Amino acid sequence: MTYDEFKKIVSISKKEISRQIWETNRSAIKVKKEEKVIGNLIRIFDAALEISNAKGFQAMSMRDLSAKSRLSMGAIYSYFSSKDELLHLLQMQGRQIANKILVDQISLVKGPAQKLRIAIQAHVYLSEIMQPWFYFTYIEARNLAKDERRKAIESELYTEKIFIDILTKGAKLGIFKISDIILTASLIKAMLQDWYLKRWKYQKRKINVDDYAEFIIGVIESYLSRKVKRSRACRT
Amino acid sequence: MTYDEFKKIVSISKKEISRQIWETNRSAIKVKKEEKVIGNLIRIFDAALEISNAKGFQAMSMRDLSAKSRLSMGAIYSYFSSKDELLHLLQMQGRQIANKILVDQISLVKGPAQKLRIAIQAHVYLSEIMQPWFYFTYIEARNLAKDERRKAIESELYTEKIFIDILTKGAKLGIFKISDIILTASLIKAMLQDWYLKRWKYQKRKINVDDYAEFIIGVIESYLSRKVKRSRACRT
DNA sequence: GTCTATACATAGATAGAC
DNA sequence: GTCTATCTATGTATAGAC
Repeated sequence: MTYDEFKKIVSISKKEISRQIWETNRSAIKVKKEEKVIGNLIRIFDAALEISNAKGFQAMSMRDLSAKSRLSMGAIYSYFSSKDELLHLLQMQGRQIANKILVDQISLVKGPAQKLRIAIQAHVYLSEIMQPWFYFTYIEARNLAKDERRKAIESELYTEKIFIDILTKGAKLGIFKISDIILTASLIKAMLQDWYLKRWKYQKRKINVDDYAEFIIGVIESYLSRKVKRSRACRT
Repeated sequence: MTYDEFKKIVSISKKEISRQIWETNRSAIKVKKEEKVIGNLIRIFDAALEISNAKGFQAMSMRDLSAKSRLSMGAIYSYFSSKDELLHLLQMQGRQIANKILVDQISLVKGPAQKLRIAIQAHVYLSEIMQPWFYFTYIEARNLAKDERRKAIESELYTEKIFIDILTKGAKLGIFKISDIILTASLIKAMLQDWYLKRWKYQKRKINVDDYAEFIIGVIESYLSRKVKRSRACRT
């Protein structure tokens, strides 16, 4: 799958999930006309992400948001009951899309080697298209209330689990030479995250999305097929 | 060098730099007795890092800081002229210590292979001991004013440059098989950062500082000594 | 040097006009 | 559905007592 093909899939999922979120929260939203709601929600979300990613969600005032989204304070508060609820919705949206698309993509191919490649590629593509969401979710996670925070951590571990499962299967089949599955999965995550956390750096250096995905895959594959010099304790 | 030996070095540097910071800002600080100043500065810094890392610097009120440091608002403001100045000092301190110790350690050994090992190990050790500072510097970078922000970015690139230089030398000497130096350096940085950004994860899994350093070194070394399958364009 | 009390600005949220 | 005007809470910062 190329990057452009991938873009279309994400675009469709995005609308699906926007509508889903609206339906889940229909009771809380005072405005009733569907096209109004969806349109304004997107304006508010986009503005909120832009401001928050520049100076932090806490530092974004509702007046900032009002100005950037070109909706009055009153109008904004007819979609959310509080600033915290806006934070909650933003978090949810990113997480749902990311998890759904990732799982979908991996299920399309067979075998750990293929699945590993696709999982990495899909994640880089996804975080490129939805960079503001990914960045926001990562950075603002600790500002969440206790219960929300737990969900964010679960989500982090869930993505990692996808890689752990692929690596475990590959190790069992003897395809991957692997001494520490959890650390390896953890490393893959760290590399994937660097892509959306340091976008300024990669953009400046003109490294594109395919360069990066290929590089990660190369590093991981060379590690998984290395000559093993000595045995190390295997974590479970 | 073991982790415990390393701890002592950092401890000394920390005091050195605390004193240095005080001397640089002597004019701004109203309190004059040295032992008072150093002692209270440390109390304020520690409290500020603890609160900020839990809920963000923006969200930390000066009343929070006053309570945690057990100094009154008035007392705190006799050390800083504003909350922004406190942010500035915290940032500076972390950066200075990190850069100094890293450069010192690398200069102790000869040869790219050795230097690479030591640079990775020293960084993991350092960020373990000073985890709150590293976390804070990373997460709060974007809350800085324009000029300060530039310095933070320079510092990020400076650390990366250390690895770029080692890798470049190793490639020239034919010790490292490397197709993309900048991406490789970037990857090393990402792995090093994960250690202090996701401390909760590694602690829970009982992965200690030496496990992690060894793992990173293993991954990078296996990548640098891999069988090269095909040539790829080399960035400069 | 440090405290208490307080000034002043800005934040989130809402009521009621349109 | 959206806007303007405004309430109340909370934030940063400081003046003056001790």
